[in-house]
Amino acid sequence: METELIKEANCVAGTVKNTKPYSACLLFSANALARAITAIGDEEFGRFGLCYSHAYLLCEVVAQPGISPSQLSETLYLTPSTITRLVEKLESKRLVRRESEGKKTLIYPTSEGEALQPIVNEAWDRVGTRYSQLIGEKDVCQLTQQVFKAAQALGEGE
Amino acid sequence: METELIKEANCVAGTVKNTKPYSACLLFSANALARAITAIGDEEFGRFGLCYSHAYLLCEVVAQPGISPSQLSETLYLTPSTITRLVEKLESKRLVRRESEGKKTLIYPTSEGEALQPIVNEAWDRVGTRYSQLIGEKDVCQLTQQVFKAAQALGEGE
DNA sequence: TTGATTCTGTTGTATGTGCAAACAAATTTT
DNA sequence: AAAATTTGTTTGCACATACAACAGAATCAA
Repeated sequence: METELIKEANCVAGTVKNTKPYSACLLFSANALARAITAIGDEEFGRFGLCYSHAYLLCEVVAQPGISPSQLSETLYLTPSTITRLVEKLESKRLVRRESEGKKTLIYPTSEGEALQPIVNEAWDRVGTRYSQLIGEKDVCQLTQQVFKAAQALGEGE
Repeated sequence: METELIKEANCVAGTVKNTKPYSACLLFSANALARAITAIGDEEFGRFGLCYSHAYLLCEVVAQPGISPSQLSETLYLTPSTITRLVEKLESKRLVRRESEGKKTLIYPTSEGEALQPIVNEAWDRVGTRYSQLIGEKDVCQLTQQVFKAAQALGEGE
């Protein structure tokens, strides 16, 4: 349809007026996708009291005991202050512990944290399965790759 | 590289162990993208004290005076309660006003709100230009379309 | 050695968002 | 007509996230 094409054209130019171009704006679409998929993630990880970013952080700490907040910040694409808050939460659940060494902080998993990891991985499976089914398995990998590439490009460009 | 391919394979299966598969997980990538692009949006819209969702909402109200929260909720893919909060904020800035009619609520732009619209559109342009340049103009439209399609699929599948 | 700068991590504060519950109005059922 | 249900909107609360400011440690300069 021609009107569709016009909307698409506007998506880059951005001179959308009354044409409801939200779906053609990446700022809008990316946030909508993030909310929708986070809902799935939080539902699965929420079964054992975590949200998706806690789960990621825990996995990373288990994989690399003694990792620093700044490393986590880079890996997870999250602000240092956010990392502090997430670690605090995981600490209050006795899943990780912090050790201060000079100005550095080392984060280690507790035995409970390590024990939880397989369960986290199962939830991860379920999340992946669910969104793959809904989106279509064929498209997911490509989409993920492109989305990540875009996120990286935006992150570096600032 | 073979290791890369293995990671990709894991992205669907989700059985990632210590292979740092964050970039291969849509839950992770989508959120990273959303944060990065929202940072751009909020920077531009923040010049006049709005965040990106306020800007969207304002545009929609200007385009359709008397629109209801539930309609906005559907259009913007946001929860009714979130709409209420956004409208409250815009009301406190005297950009929209609410009228109660039975159980329904009608939202109208104020003259200030209408006057702001061109400025909002300019900011919109700048946002689009900025992320298009960083991501690559060619890829943006396709990416946006796919991201939106995925968001829709997830939204309906619940 | 001492002073300045830089790096790392943590807080105070603010904000967008959602869930669950409440509430009010409208509609349907009996 | 009265009761029950459904619909539209708003609140109470919680939470992830970020920015700005700060504090402590390390490094560098004089």
